[in-house]
Amino acid sequence: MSLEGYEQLKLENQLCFPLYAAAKEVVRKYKPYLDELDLTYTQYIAMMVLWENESMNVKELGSKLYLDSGTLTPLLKKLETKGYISRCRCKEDERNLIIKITAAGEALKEKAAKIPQEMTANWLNISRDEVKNMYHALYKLLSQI
Amino acid sequence: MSLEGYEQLKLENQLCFPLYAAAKEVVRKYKPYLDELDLTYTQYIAMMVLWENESMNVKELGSKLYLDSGTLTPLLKKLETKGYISRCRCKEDERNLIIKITAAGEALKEKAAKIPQEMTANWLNISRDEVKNMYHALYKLLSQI
DNA sequence: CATTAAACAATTGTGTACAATTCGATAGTT
DNA sequence: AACTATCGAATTGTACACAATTGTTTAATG
Repeated sequence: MSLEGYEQLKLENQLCFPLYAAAKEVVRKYKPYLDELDLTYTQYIAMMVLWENESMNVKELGSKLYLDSGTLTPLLKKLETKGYISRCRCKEDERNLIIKITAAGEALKEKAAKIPQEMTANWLNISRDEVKNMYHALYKLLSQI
Repeated sequence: MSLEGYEQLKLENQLCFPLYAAAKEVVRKYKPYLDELDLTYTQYIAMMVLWENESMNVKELGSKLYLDSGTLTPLLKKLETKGYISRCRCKEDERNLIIKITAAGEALKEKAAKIPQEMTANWLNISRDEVKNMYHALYKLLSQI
């Protein structure tokens, strides 16, 4: 794998590019399913975290999603407009914005539950082992960044 | 791996999320190196393709990068402003916009050549096999989309 | 030859991403 | 109590990403 000259500069010799491209294409695959829920992919993963946590602030949510307030503030306002979450300042510490799921947001969970199955059915040609290996490699990579 | 109830809906049980997050974080890792070349990551991968192809149109470039004209048109105008590429309509078929690397763009290749090595040095804790496996799995995934 | 269809880049509009800054609130220090 | 540092969210500015549309050019068809 020690490539000479400009070989390493070729797109096909870098790990980053297929990572970047595959992530985008997989997100795109989600779109038709998410359209039915009136969610974008980023809104969807935010809802996923909120379905698991009754209440959290922007910082906590951001650390789970690897996103900052610059991305989350407008996104959460949209989710609030759609009626899926509530946003209000923490009484004890006004610096914190507490995000809670609403009844409508909770109801969405049932419809969303079908998506993972429908998505995995899309790449049946990839073995369970490959998925598992990729999963672990990606988290290892993430932990080192 | 057949998860019951809402287990599949959890962030940590989906392949897509670490893929999405790792791609973003790796791109972010490139930033300090790319700043020295006055390039963003997307501009960088576009230049990589152009370093390998003397001349191509927007469609061809887009198919290599998995990007469309909506993304590429403004990006290529910026690269033109920076002086790294030239854009002009094809004489034979005015529908095509031909993109060519300039002398300044070609000169950039030498500086860019150092980046892949510097980047791979950033995750030495990931084995060559893991990188290779991930690489093949990602391309397999891409080919099925 | 005129008309229609197809190809291609550009444009428009929406929604992220993220660096950097700002602003209000709290904690820590003298 | 006054001052300072820190924290957390919001804001600002730049740059993608992509769906959908537009407009020009070429190809195809009657």
